[in-house]
Amino acid sequence: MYARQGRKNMKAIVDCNSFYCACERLFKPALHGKPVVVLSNNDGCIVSRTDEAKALGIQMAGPYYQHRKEIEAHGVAVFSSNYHLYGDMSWRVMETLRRLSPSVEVYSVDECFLDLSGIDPQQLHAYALYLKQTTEEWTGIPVSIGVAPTKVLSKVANRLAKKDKAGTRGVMVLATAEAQREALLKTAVEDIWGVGGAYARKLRFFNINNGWDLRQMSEDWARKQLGGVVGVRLVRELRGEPCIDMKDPLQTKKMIATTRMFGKPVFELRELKEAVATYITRAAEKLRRQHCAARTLQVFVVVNDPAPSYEYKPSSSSAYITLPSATALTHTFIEYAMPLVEQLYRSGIRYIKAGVILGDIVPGDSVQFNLFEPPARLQEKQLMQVIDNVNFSMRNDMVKFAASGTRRDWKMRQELRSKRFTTRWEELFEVH
DNA sequence: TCTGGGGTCCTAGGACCC
DNA sequence: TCTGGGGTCCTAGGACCC
Repeated sequence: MYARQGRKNMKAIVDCNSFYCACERLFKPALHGKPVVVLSNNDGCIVSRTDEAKALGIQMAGPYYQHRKEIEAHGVAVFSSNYHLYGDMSWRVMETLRRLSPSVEVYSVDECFLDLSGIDPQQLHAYALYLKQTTEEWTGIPVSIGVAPTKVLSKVANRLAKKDKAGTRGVMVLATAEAQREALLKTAVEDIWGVGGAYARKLRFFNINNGWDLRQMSEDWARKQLGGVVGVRLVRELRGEPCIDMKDPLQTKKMIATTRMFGKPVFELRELKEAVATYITRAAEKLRRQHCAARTLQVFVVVNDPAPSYEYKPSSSSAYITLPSATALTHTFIEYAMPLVEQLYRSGIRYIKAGVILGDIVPGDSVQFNLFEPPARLQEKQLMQVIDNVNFSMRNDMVKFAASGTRRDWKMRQELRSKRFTTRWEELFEVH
């Protein structure tokens, strides 16, 4: 249907609109057209909001408690994060796009890049619209699409498409130099992918205010002011020279982390150890799901000094260890981690968060059996597999290690979570 | 008085992303 | 009272080696 011609670099970014909110709305159709927000873990910040919530002036990433009044006054629907649901819906969206388009790079839970090089430039717009409509029909999740010669420019296009859904029908193609210029003039410097708070302040100081201004800067200047090669790539991408390639979808992760704020501050070593053991359990599960093993283990704790002002000024300290060999066994990680926790712990300190990071990750299928491995090792791997199966099919934590505790007073709050409609039989969506 | 040069590996920390 | 979690990439600087 859509001719491929070779040459001509073109990339698209497909981005789900207000993704977490869209997932929640899918199972509560009455919320269509209504303001909705989704909160981060611990019900701390607002991490997703619909256009209607945005129109009420509710800020992205704003602390929930600061907006609580307006939220209640306007009857905004509020949800805690439900990662089971979002993860599964994300998979459906990506799978749909993989069927429609070659070379999909999943960039985050709600975004992916597509390589559209070779599609007839005349047909790019129609093709993007087709992708959008099909994705929405098959999954129920609305998306916006930006198309341009580079990733940075496609993000610029996507943002403009999303801002003016009525005018663009959610799709914008920046194929010509003129279209790119117009789009960059309309894009403030802090809205460019790769420009965060620190760089934005610096750029504004130099009177570089929009994307077009930044595009005019020399590579030497960018190298000096914007973090070396990162800045050079950014300026080149703005000019339409691709520098950020499509990533190999088979690449394994370089680190796996599990970190959490506590539901309430922790003072006891026992509690700290339980929390760390629990996070290790999660992280090791993620590791095994990717059929990998890790050789370094890092533990960190975060304290917030209460006196005198309760100002939010966290400071962290960490300890790490390199294991004799890469592993994916939960109890091995726990064994090495506990002394690290003891080493970090100081009594009388108010801990607000902890985390573990597994690094030096290598492929190492924990399910496949190696002839040369000692039988005890084999049994441990089988044990992991059994535990994973039980926990996946029954309930997380159905089987757990004693080190992760049973009281768990430190567990995070999640008071407003919806059901895991698509991944748990007991929580299936019901039609009455 | 006057202290090489270049490479690699490691870690900490900063900046960014969603 | 109350501010998330999980990643990536890059640079600087120290240790070590020849």
